[in-house]
Parts: sequence; C-alpha cells; structure tokens
Amino acid sequence: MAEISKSYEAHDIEKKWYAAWQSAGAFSGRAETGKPPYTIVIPPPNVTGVLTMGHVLNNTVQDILIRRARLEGKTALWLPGTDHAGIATQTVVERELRKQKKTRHDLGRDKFVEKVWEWREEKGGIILEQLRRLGASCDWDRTQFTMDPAYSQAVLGVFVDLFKKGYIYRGKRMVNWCPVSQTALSDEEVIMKPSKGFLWQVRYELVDQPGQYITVKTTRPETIPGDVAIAVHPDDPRYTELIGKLVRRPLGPAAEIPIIGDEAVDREFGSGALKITPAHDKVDYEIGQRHGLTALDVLNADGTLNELAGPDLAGMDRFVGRKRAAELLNESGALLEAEPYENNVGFSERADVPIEPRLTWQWWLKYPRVEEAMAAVRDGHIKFYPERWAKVYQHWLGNLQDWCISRQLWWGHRIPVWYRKGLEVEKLTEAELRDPTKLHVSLQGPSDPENWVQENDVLDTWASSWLWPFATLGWPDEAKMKAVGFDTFYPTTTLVTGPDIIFFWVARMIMAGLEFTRPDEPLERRIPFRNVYFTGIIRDQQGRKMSKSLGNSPDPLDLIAKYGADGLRFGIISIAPQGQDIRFQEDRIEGGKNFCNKLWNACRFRQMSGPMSDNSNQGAIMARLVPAQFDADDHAILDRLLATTREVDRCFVEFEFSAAVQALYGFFWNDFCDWYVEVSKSKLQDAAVRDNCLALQDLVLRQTLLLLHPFMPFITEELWQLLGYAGESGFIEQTKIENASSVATAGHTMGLTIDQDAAQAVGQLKTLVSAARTLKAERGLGSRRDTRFLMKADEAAWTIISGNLAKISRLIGASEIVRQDNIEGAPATVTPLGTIAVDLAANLDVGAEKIRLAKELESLAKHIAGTEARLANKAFTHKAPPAVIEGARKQLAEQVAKHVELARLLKAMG
RNA sequence: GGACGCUUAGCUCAGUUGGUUAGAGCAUCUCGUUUACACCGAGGGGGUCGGGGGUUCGAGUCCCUCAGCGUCCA
Repeated sequence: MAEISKSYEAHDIEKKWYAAWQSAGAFSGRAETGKPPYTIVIPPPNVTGVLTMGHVLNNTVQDILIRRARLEGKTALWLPGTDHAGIATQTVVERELRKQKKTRHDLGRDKFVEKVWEWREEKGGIILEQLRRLGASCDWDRTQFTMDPAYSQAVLGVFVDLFKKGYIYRGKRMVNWCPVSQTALSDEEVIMKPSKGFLWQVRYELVDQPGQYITVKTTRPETIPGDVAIAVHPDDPRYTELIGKLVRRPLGPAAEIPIIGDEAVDREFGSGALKITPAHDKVDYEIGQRHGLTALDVLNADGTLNELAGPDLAGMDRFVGRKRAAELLNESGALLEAEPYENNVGFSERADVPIEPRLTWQWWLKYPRVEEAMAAVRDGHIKFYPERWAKVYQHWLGNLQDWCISRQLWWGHRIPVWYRKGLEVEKLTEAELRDPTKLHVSLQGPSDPENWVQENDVLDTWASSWLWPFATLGWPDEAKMKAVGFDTFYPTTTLVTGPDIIFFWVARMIMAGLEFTRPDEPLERRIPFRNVYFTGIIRDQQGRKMSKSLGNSPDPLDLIAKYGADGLRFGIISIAPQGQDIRFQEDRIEGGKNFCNKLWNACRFRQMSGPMSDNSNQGAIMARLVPAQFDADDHAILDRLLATTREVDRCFVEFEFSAAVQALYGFFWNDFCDWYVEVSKSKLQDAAVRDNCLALQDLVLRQTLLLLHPFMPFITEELWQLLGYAGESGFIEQTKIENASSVATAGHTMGLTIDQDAAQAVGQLKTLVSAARTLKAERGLGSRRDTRFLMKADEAAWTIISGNLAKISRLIGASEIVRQDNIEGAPATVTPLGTIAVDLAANLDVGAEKIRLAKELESLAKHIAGTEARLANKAFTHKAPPAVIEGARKQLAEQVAKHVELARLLKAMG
C-alpha cells in the first residue's frame, strides 16, 4: 500500500481519478438494473458560456445529489448538454464576421448557419470540459444539444402539434422589439430598469381656436410625428368640451389629429392629456384599437427614425432624435417645459438597450395545461425547495400572457410553416392563416416545395428547452425512448436551478411535460421532475451580482488550481445555505482546501499509527473491534459518528447541503481530530487496546469518507484506495453507504452497544482538560509538559479521572495529577469533575488570583439569582414542562455548588 | 403599488417545533515546532440578536409596527 504523502496535492489526483472513473464507465446511467432510479437533467448552459461561480454552485449540488444516489445503491443518471442560445450565439458569430467587415447578410442564411455550426464545433463545448474539472459525474455519452437533429425534430413536432390543437397562432401584436438584435423578445426577456430622462411638456394648438392649446407631457418627443390623437378622460371636466376637436401635430409632417375620450387615461398623470402613438406604446395601441385609429410607425427596425418622422428627424437614432425633437419643439414654441424625470424602461436582457414596443407579426403560444401545472405544485407532486418559490410560480401561472415564440433570427429552429407562393403574408386573415391551401404546417414540409416559401422566423430558445427533461430521453421516438431508458428515468427526480428562471424554464417544462408525455396517465407520471431545488445567487463582497462587465467574478478554474476542485466544492457549499443568496468569500474556499488537508493528514496519521488490517468491508472492520476494551472515548466517538451520519441523512432529505457540510466539518475536525486522535496517542502505546483503537479509527474514517464523498469526490476516492477500503470492489461509489441504524445494528449483533453514560463522561473530561489548559495558559505555562496538578474530586469523579489518567495527563501536559482534598493557596478552577489546581505553591500572585476568583464569583452569583428567580416564580413551575423545570433545578444545584467551592478557594487565599 | 426575502461578534453566516450563560469559520491578541497536519495545536478577547410595542412563566425564535437593504411582479 502506498504511503500517504505529507500534504494533499490535488491536481494529479483529480486528473487520475476523473480519467479512471470515465474509462470505467462509472457515470453511465444504466436503465436495466432493477434498482430505484435517480435522475437529474442538467439545466443546459448556454453553448457560448464559460464556467461561472453560479455554475460551480449549481453543478456541485447536482453532483452531490447524483453521487449520493449512487452510494445509496440507486441507478443514477445525470444527463448533460447545452442549449443553442439563439440570440447570444448569433451575436457572437456576427461579431466575428464584423472583424472581417462582413454581416450575416453578405453570407446569406444557409452559409451563415453553417458558420455558426463551425463555431459551435470549435468552441461550443468549453463549459462541458470545465464541468469535468469540477468533478461533475455526468453521463457524457448522453450529451445533448438543443439543435441536434433528433432534438430538433421533437421541437418542431411540438410546434406542429400545438398549431393543430389551436394553441399556436400568428398575430399582429405589440411586441418587445430589440433594436440591436432586431428581433422580438418575450415579456420574460425584458428587464425593467429605472432610467433617468426628461418629462417634456408640449402644447398642441387647436385647429379651430388658434391661440388655444392642449398640453401633454411625454418622455418621448421623437414619437410625436407618430401621434394620431390626443386622449383625455371622458369625465375630466377640464377637457370634456374639447373632445372631438382637432389639434395640429407640432412636429413632423403637418397633420390635424382629433382629441378623443378614453377611460384608460390617468387623470392624475401630467396634464391629464395623453398623446396617442399606437405604433410605439402598448396602451396607446389599445386606445387606438378602440377608436379605430391607424398606427403610424415612425421607427425603423434598428431604432432609427424613418421618413414618416419627417425630414428633420429621418435617419437619426432614436436617442439623438429625442434631443433634436425637443430642440425643434422649443424653436417652434411648442415646448413649454422640460423637467428631469425617472421612469421604468424595459431593457433587452441580452443586448442591454431599451426595447421598443413595436407592432409586428409574430407567432404566439397559448400555454397548455395551466391548471394542471398549478395543481402539480399545489398538491405536492412537485416540491419546491425552499417552498416559498411556489408562490411566485403560482402567481405567474395565474396571470399568463400568450408567449411570443418567434424570433427574427437565423440561428435556431426554423418554424415549420410554409406560405403559398405569391400570397401577401401580412394581409392574411385569421381564417386564411388556418387554411391549408394557403398555409402549410408540418414536419416534412409540403410535397411540392416549389410552390411554397418557408417562414423566416425561428423559435425562441426556451421554446426548445422546455422539452429538455423528456426530449433528452428520446421522446417522441418510441424505439429510442426504450433504448435510452425513458421508462426508468422519467419523471426525473430533482431539478437544480436558480429562481430567476422559474418563468423561463421551470414552469414551462412542467406544462410541456404534462402536455406531451404519457398521454392518459395520471399527473404524477407526466410531471418532468419531483423536486426543484433553487440555489441562491452568488454575489461579491459588496452584495453585487457577479458579472462579466463588473469583473467581480473570480474564474472558477483559477480557484480550482489554487484550492483544488474538492476545496472549491466544499467551500462553496459551506457558504450556500438553502435558498439564500451568497456573498462570496475566498477564505471559505481556502477553508475547504484546509479541510482537505486535515482529512488527508488524519488518514496519514492512521497509516503511521500501526499496521493496516482487513479494511475491505464494514463487517471485516467491525469484526476487529473488541467491545470489552471500549473506553469512554471509544463509546463517545462512535456515538458522534452515528449522530453525524443521522444528521447527514436528514440533510439529504431536506436538501440542506451546507448543514451537512458543517456537521461533517465539526465532527471530523473537533470530535475526531482534536479529541479522539489525541487520546488515541496514549492508547496506541498500550498493546492491550491498540488494535481495537486502530479498528475503530478505520471504522470512523471509512464512514466519514463515504459521507464526504459526494461533496469532495477526488480526495475521498484517493484515501479510500490508500487505506484499503476498496478491497476488490473498485471505486468508493460502488460501496453502499450504511445509515446510522444499520451501523448500530451491526454493532449490536457483535455485542457492542454504545454506553451513553461513558459518552457523557467524555464531555466532562473535555471540560476538565480545557479548564486545566486555561489555568496553565493564563500563567504563561501553556507549553510546559511537566506541570503538577492537584485535584479535589469525589469518588465517582475520581473513578472517571483515574480511568483516563494517561490520556488526560498527555492532553494537559501534566507530570502528575495528585488527588488532594485540601486545595488552598493555588490557582484553581471548579469543573464538573471537581476542583483542579496548578501546584504553584512557591510563586503565586495572590492578588491576581483573588481578583480572578472574585470576578468569577460575581458573574456566577448573577446567574444563580436569575435561576432562583425563575424557580421561585409559581407561574413558571406551574406551566413549564417538567423537563425544563428539572433542568433549571439541576443547573441551580451545580451553580450553587460551584459558588460554594469558589468562595472557599477565595477565602483560603486570605 | 403588490409579493417574497434579509438585518445576530470586526467580516461572512448557523441558530430545528419558543426553554440552561446565543454558536461556527475567518480576522484579531497571547503561547507553542510535544511521534498526522503551521493548510497546524492550545488559550483569550469580542454580541443589550436593526428600533419600538405586544403575546407568554419564558422571545434571537411567534404577532404588530417602523426603518434600512435586496429580489421579483405590476
């Protein structure tokens, strides 16, 4: 067996084991095992993406779940892949073209799409490579891409199906238009931001009353050329007289426009009169519809003003045009005032520019299975962790707007609709849009393609990824579904994602799963997943979101290089409580690395402590234990091991990963290393108990490695092998992890029962050791190994002490501990096991000791008074549960006893 | 405007269904190279749990209210 080196060097070990796991097929999701399944589909990262801290957290959680599932003996599948990210990817490739002074139009659609494919072959897999560095145990052979041929068939098939069912329609409506990407966006892709600007007050002259004006306030004077009316509230007494009259448009081509009455006008805002530009505002559009007004579009697709805006503004960018419009209005005297103003403006999520409300023809989807989707979560078939996100989910589903699923892009799933040649597509009526002689909708396309023209638009990327949990499992091809194990792996078990995509993805996946999988089967068979775990957002020290543009995000690969993948994983999980945002702290990652080193060295200590025996399975190790030789520490560490095992089990049920990590950290560092390993050092000198002690260490280390493995897979695998736990069985994950009660039962059958009294005595010993160390340290004796201690203890206490004398002496650096009833004139302290003193008879600073004792007495007296008052209160003794009262009595007795002893010590000082 | 979070030690955070003297990691101070680990060990200091009110024998924990911060929705 190889010797364990002095410190843990992550890099080579990570490389070695990842390769070994992969070549052995350890990550393969096997459907035909008869074991219970555990399935996770990865939230497909954007194909243009690189690993961020958010991915690290998200994928570490997934890996923890999937590795734990393997340890629990389940057949686990973690299915990876990427999505094609329509806008983002197209933008990246267009940017590259621009370097060669070309646009996608120079290439043409087919050539451009070819270019994108080339780009993705070359660079699209980066993030999946990076996930391997993190240790992600995905079944890479099943990697999927939303533009794969089979996946595309599923996406387009769904379009055809939903069109036929009447859920999808084409309509001319107001959309969110991104002038940079020049495509429509869904409502979810628009981010409202408060923006500073001006509120311009503009007057419109009445046609038949020259010199009389109506005043409006607007943030967008450049759209005045698109005004087709002024609207006021019909009941607004200021304006009722004016309704029906005409005013002159103060900017752009001369026109006379009517004043109309409409109840949508807010009387309180501005002057109570609203300019109506139906082509550029949603509310205006609706008002325009009601009054039969035409929409006058004064903007081009790229956000510049067009000819309809008039020669003064045409060709200008909308923001330049805004300023110019204000100047022109000012020159003509129509501008009365400009006040600074802040309002909410929708920004394009991707391009980060203000979107334009724009009237265009688009494809729309009415969501299917809305009621069922709400019920699935309401009735607990799908559980959210933390639960509160369910409310956000329900609220969104209860207020749905139809989904704009078409995008004016080239990269994506081209909509499977063909128009009969020669038709004016934009003039088709609703009925004509359902007429198969004019519109062909199918997967295969028309049989006479020469007579048809395909729709130019592609689908929203989310309109492909909402099928992810089942389209990645072969759906809808039945033969393929069988081959990849759809029956076993669907519904998937857990989805791990961020709450920011509840609408984008989670809700839509649920609706899609319900609509498309296992028709006629009950709801719980059609849902795409049973649990949804929402991670927090990783922020920087100032609480800002980490982003590329702020440059406040560390590169995870740098962190892996510095602290190891296990250190990074352990560190990030330790600061990620369920459902709370996280402030990133690099020192916590360092803490993860230090924990790795601690684990490593504890195992190294075991290896150096004595010969390795049969560690090949839990039974073999337990057979080496000798219950009769168990001392208090043996009972205590076993007790803590079982408690920790139980706590980690609970954490997995409740999805509380950081609590699990904290429990393991505390157990291993404090209970095992700081105490058990230290007391072992005495026991290992004693031939009578040495083998039992080594066997117990082997048992604790084995279980700890199993519990830790999902969190830190590499180092645990290496140590598992080095300490001989693998036997002939291969990897750590091929071992079934035992729960606390099964370990306890295994103990019982060999006559080992944890002695709770003994385990409790260790607590008292710890207090004694700590008190003795403090006594020494306060007098500058901290590093002396030869201090003489005096101890006043009753019989019961002395039995405990004398039974553990060698260990205690070693821990407190005692030359001897002498039992002595009259401790006086020495620095002493009172512990649950009696009074302990440093034998310092000669040079004692009596004054300092008296002050210290007096101070301690004072604070103790306060607590005694408090406890007495509590017990004297009849309401307390009548109403509090007996256990609490009993606890208070016991506490009081201890406090009083301690007080008496301290007072005696003080008095003895003279 | 509505919904949901958050506010506990210098910093970042735990704190289960209310019940001993509120914990951890980091930082800080003192001591330390004793047969794993200085990526370490031992010890110390540091908090009226955001403010106010209420319920209760008892509140960091439950209720009301105010303030600040954050996120989502309109």
